[in-house]
Amino acid sequence: MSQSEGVFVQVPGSAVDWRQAPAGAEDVEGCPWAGCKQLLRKVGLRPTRQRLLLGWILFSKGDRHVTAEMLFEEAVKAKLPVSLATVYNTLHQFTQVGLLREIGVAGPKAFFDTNPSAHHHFLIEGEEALLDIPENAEVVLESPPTPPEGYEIARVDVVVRLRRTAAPV
Amino acid sequence: MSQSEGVFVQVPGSAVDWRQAPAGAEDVEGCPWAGCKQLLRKVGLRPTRQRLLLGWILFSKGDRHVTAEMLFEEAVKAKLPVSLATVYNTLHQFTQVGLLREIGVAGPKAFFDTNPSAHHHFLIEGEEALLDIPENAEVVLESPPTPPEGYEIARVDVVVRLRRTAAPV
DNA sequence: TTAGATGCAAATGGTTTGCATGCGT
DNA sequence: ACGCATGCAAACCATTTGCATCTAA
Repeated sequence: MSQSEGVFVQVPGSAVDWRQAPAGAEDVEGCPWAGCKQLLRKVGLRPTRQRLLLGWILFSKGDRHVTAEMLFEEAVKAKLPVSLATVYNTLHQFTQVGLLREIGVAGPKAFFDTNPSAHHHFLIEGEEALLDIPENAEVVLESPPTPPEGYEIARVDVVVRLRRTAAPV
Repeated sequence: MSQSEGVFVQVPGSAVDWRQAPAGAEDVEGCPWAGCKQLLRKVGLRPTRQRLLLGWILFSKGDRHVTAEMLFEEAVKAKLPVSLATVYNTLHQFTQVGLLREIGVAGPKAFFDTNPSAHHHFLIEGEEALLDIPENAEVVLESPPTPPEGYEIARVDVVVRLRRTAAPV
């Protein structure tokens, strides 16, 4: 379990940092394919072509917040033969195994965050854009509220909605 | 701005507490219809039969979190001739004028909160149920994060996701 | 070879819209 | 009477599903 403390992606206990590819892994265009393959195996997903490339698109560019459609378009641009349905499937599968985190806040479309660790978001009102709230400005709950009987806190989501300042000068 | 510290509903500056009906208002089945009528006028909405009754359903039972469908069903039960489309319209109109607050967190369905003041929610995972986090257990952000240049904080939404405790004993 | 993954298209479910009719002012 | 509000149904959009085909193990 001793993974090198992440460069920018830190995954929670259960999940795996996909960059921990063995030293000799063959990288394709700067992407540790082998690591991805291995990662998928580790989480019990067969490393198929589309999962491999979708994983690459998702995780090779730092933290991102994508919708199914955004990912689909990128995959198409990347010449990957993939269907929208598969993108949805893959996103949910990745989420189930902890590689992604679903953010259910920005309107009708579901956003997926490539950083599955606990952190919060800015939401730009009007545009449907999400920004990570930087860790160093971390939001801390002063007094976690007591959950009702029989329930426990699974997770706390904080969304700071932003609007453009009235007079940008 | 000095409103009596709320019993349970506190409305923010811009909005109006619909219970501030004049003393002599004729109440219909315990509901200050006249107050509702007047409230609707105040916010620039014509007090039509459906808006009146929908408002009554929404606001006469304390704080609630409703979906369009829930409200529609109640309206039907209440023998109000109303269409689902009108329920949607009305919900959005009420939201625009600050009588309601939309909560965009519980899956694909939109929830509307009859308490438009700043407060946060428990979300029961699995069921699509929302609970207010009681004021006295208020969640406070320790260090409100600095928004990026050109933006200001419009609102902070906190959702505490709950799951059933593993062993309820 | 065989279970699992994918592609396509059709189905679904929530929400919105267009237009003719109704109702509040 | 005028104009916004409503009702209905069709349109829309994001997402899911069923099934035949394909592919990784």
